[in-house]
Amino acid sequence: MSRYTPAEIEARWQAAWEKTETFKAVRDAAKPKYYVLEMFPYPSGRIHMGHVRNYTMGDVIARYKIATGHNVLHPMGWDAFGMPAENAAMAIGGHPKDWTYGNIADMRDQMKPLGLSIDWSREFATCDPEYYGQQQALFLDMLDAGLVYRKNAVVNWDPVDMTVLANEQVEAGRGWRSGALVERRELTQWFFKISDMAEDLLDALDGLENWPAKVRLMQENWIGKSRGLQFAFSTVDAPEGHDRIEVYTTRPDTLMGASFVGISPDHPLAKALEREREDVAAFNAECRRGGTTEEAIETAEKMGFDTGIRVRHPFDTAHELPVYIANFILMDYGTGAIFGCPAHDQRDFDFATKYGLPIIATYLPSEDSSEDLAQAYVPAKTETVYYNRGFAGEAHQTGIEAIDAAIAFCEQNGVGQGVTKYRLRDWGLSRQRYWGAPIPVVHCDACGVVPEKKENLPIELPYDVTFDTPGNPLNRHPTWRDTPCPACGKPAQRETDTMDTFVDSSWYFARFTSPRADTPTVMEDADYWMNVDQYIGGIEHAILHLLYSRFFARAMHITGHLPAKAIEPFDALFTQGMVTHEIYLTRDANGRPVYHLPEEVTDGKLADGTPVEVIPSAKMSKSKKNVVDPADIIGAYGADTARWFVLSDSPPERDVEWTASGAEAAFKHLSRVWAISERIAEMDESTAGEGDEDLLRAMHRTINDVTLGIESFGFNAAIAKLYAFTATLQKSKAGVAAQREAILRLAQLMSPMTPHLSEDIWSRHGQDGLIVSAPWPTADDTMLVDDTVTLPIQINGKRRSEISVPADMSKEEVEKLALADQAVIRSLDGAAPKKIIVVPGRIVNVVV
RNA sequence: GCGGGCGUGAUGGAAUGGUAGACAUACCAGACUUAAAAUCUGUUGGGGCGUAGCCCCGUGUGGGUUCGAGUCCCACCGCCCGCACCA
Repeated sequence: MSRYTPAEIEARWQAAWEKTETFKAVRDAAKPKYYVLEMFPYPSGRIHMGHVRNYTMGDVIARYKIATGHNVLHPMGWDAFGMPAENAAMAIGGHPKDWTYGNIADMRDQMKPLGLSIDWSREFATCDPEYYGQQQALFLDMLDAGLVYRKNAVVNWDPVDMTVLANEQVEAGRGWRSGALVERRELTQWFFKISDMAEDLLDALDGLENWPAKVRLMQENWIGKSRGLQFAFSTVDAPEGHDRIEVYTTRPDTLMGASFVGISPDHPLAKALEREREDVAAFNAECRRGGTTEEAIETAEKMGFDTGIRVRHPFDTAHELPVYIANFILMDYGTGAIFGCPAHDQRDFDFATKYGLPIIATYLPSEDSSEDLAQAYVPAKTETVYYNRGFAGEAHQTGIEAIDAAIAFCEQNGVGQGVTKYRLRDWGLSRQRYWGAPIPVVHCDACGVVPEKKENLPIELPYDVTFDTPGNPLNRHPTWRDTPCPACGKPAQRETDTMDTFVDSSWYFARFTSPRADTPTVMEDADYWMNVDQYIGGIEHAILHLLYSRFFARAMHITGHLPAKAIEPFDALFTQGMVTHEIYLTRDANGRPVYHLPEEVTDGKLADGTPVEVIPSAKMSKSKKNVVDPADIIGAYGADTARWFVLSDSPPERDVEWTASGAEAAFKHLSRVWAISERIAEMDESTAGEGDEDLLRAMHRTINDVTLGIESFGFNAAIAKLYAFTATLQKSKAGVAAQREAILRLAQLMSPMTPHLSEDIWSRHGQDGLIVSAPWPTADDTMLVDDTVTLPIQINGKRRSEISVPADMSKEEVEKLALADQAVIRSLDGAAPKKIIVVPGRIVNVVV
């Protein structure tokens, strides 16, 4: 008997799909469209199991949607700009462009054997001038629409390499190459006005019903809408022009507990003092050490500097508070200045304790509570507390009520006003790097900052650059910067900053609808294919990429590049987990870990018998030697096995651990299905059988369960049902007609996961056409209902017995039967039951 | 530090608030075989007793809601993701 040979089968069916252009997406008004998209990959050079899992999930959806009569768009491209290409050029020489396109070619070659239903005719890379030229056009339109502007912002500055560092290039406050202590330095940069859309981006989250609730919540918190009071303290002994300090607070009800005012080291007053006073300059310099991330700032030791300046309390001008410069106050949020209320904020409490400032409670749990606090008293805003120093509202009220009352009181008395603020900051898109889309503007001595003319696009990156010294090669290129001013024609200089790679990935989904057009999009295509019906990618993109894409879709609508319906570009979102693998390690003489490849380890030991430590479920990483190369798996077992396994072993939103035994098992299972198919194909046509009805009932049940499983992303559960049905079919003694029906439906149900094997079975049994084009099987509802059901009987909520009853038996009769059950009689011991709960078709619970 | 999530046998996991552990791995046993591999079949959460049966415990820890909680609520512990220049 012949054997399951995936290498041969898979090549054959991939050729067949290519020949018939099965996956080429063409607009067809007669069919419902379906756009499925997985987050496109960065072309690192090798695909990994995470990619296989991500694209297989999308492929299952795409193939299922094809089978259910949809016109499916399933494209693929490359997120091709970014730092790794420049790092490679620095580390191993060569050019980012060559490195990137080489990687793309390699990865495409590794992806094609997976048999994905991708329309490769739409492929593009974000580093193609055809793509980033259209992106430059979008930028100019957004500039024109007032959605782009320039302002100063801080960057990580490496004072030795004299270059800007990315956050990931700052390790423990030092530059990764130079080892120098990093400083925060201001630079003029380009920004998208995403904060203008904060309210809409927040409100529209409610409409994203098919997004995970956790992602919507994360975005809501990121946008961070708050209602508070903005007011000014008048200053005493401050430099000229600083007679007021504007502060913003979300807790105006604690105003009577204010014991200091804190300003950011980047606050205009701090900067003014810095120019005149060495001690302030030294403190501010100290504060500016370290990276720019919020994490670095918030975890740094809290430091304050008493400026000697005082402010007057707005309710009691005789009462003066000290003004501190504090390293934990962000200039980007609010006004860059706060008042500290140590009694009700742990950070302020620690600060007050450190600098000997008073701790004044404004509210307490009750009237007889002590005012001496060992730590900040921070109850939930919904809790009712006693205001011992309240000035607005009731003595007993919740924080929410007190805040509203305080804002109203302050507005009436001319102390500031209630304002709404957002945590969301504008999106800085400038990067002082080569391998990105050039920002298409020109700096002219006479005209200032001038947008490039659209007919001059794309502004292409020069190829003749070197990476032997740190910094942006565009800055030191001999001629690239020189260009006539688009306005006056006199010699001028190009902007050398390039765009953040998040810009590239914020509209690629729209470009896929008309990837070769000489405008960013074509309205007819965008209107037909948008929105993305199902978007699939990693949870790590929950905030930035998805929020930026939502902003960009709105901006593209405003500038006429997307229809109104596409301002929320992703109708449904699914966030999938990682593929992990055990790490095997031993220790060297100094106790440092030495990692070992999986193939070096058998039964927990190395070849020489040394036992290894095993770390389970670890993210795949080359340095930890726990990477499994999909090419090796496809070579050994075929793509269908790899696809089947990555879906079978864990729910798709969770991590899945790659195990050699699991892959082996997947392969065995597919071999078994293939063998069953062969056996049925060779059955004598006249063979009579028994149990046709049972087999067909199981088949319809499986059609139902697998369909629901695919539609709800329950791929692992769907696969469990397919395992079970395969076992049923294998043991079945049914006649040839029923068995043939069963194997054909099984092949169809498996086809989204194992498309090659399914095509092979389809053709082996003489079916016309390709299985990929065959309509999805439907379950016969009458075959799904059983005549009798088994009801578990609980006594006090614990299962003690069960009864078998007709499915349509009345509650009363079920109750009678339950009371006649031996276990129930025994526990009742002659007494009457307190209560009987009968849930029809589910359970009986007797309370004794 | 802040925001979000997750936690179930030896392992991955299943379970619209209704029989916890489906399905798979691993292990063990059996069939076939001279033998092994392959294949097939079966057992397996822990503990106990008077062992065809029955009882107790069990979904990170502690509490709560409910006739009934892996599932809902609160607190804690551990791990993971994000924190605006990694992609």
